[in-house]
Amino acid sequence: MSDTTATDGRVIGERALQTRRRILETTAALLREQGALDLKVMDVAREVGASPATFYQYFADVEDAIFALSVEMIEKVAPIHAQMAADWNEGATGLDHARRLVSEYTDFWDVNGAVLRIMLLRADERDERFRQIRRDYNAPFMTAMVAKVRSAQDSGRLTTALDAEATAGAMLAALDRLPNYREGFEKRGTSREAMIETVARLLYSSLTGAPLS
Amino acid sequence: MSDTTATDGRVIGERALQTRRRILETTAALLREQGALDLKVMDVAREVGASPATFYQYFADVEDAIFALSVEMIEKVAPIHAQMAADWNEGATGLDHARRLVSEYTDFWDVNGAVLRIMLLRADERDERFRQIRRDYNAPFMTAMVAKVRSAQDSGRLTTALDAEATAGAMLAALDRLPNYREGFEKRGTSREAMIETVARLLYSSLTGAPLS
DNA sequence: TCGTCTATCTGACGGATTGTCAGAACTGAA
DNA sequence: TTCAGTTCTGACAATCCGTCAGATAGACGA
Repeated sequence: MSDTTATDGRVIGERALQTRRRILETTAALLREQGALDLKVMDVAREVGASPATFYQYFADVEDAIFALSVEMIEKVAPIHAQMAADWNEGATGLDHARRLVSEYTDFWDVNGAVLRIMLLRADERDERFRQIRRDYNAPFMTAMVAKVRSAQDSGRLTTALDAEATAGAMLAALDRLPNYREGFEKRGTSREAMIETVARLLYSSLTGAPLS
Repeated sequence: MSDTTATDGRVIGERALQTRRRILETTAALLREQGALDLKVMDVAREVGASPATFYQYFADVEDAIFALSVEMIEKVAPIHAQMAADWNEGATGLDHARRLVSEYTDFWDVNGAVLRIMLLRADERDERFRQIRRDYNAPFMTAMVAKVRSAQDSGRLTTALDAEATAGAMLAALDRLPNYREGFEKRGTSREAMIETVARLLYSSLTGAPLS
């Protein structure tokens, strides 16, 4: 059922699986180097050292390959989800837990940003299949954060004027966009650590109602 | 100096200016409809009813046209900057001012999101000229917010453990990404108003140190 | 009105990319 | 080695890219 298939639908074997993987890794590498807007099937095929026809055997176009890479992001991010769930379920969420989450997620962005950016872009551009992936990718973060907000609201530590989903979304937005600003920050004297500390505190405050003063 | 030029550098006249404008509007429209990844020069030329050669007379490629649209975003967003500056300079920043800012900026995203997304994408992908535009586009927001944070920190209402730039950046991140999640939010019962209220409160709290409880 | 000058636009071209076959090359099993 | 199934590719038509030289349109003076 979850077997990997070629574009004609047939299940593929070991050799083909390796070819497919080489195509994916090359796509990811070129995406990092030159961005998505002028990434051609030809570029990938040349770099892989295969005929363009080979590419089309596994993917409909470059976007389709990026889609496959996006699907893989869900598994790749799972350890961060797991860590977060483990931390947050053992009782009170501490600032240290927030720091660890922000730090690990920032590292994740540094490695996988090129793919994540296109996943978010295509979802933002209303492509339904990318939206589905974005949902699956975000869901564990959102669920955990929404629960934290609701819990803080129930115990009166956080105002109910905040919408739980929107609050979680805003924090996710910060986590997803700030790594992209890091270079600019560093040029102006804000270190990676300072950024992580700041986001961690904003996150902690928004989810628990702890004051920022 | 600031005259609009063709790709060969010559300053263009009235008729050409109209053609250039039609190309830009068409590019923006197609960008909204079908996204950026498979937007061809041919598509734009066909829609405009002109030869592809006419397109190349004004822009090097589709990305170059989107760049020109991005440059225009700076002027287009200026009224929001102005409103913000006017509100925030008359003394204490109120929650109402934050609400207005978030509301207007969300509307701005609803209209110009297609272009803004590519501007941010290309800047995130390290394209220097888009980075310059992103800086110019963000600078007034950042400057104003950073000043608010510093002021709140100086008067002891906000912890100095927050980095001012990173705090402002995090809020800008929320403003820039949340409009993209609105459809999903609405499907799950979070209205536009609830989203705006939430972001406004998070913004207000982060910039002034006011508690969220 | 007419011709002339200049700005603007385009047909047409060589070259590159896309996407699709039929068949070649490879692989493992017998 | 042969064979059957799998994987890969050369070659092709269609499309797109990017660039000219030359066609067209508009302004202006006679």
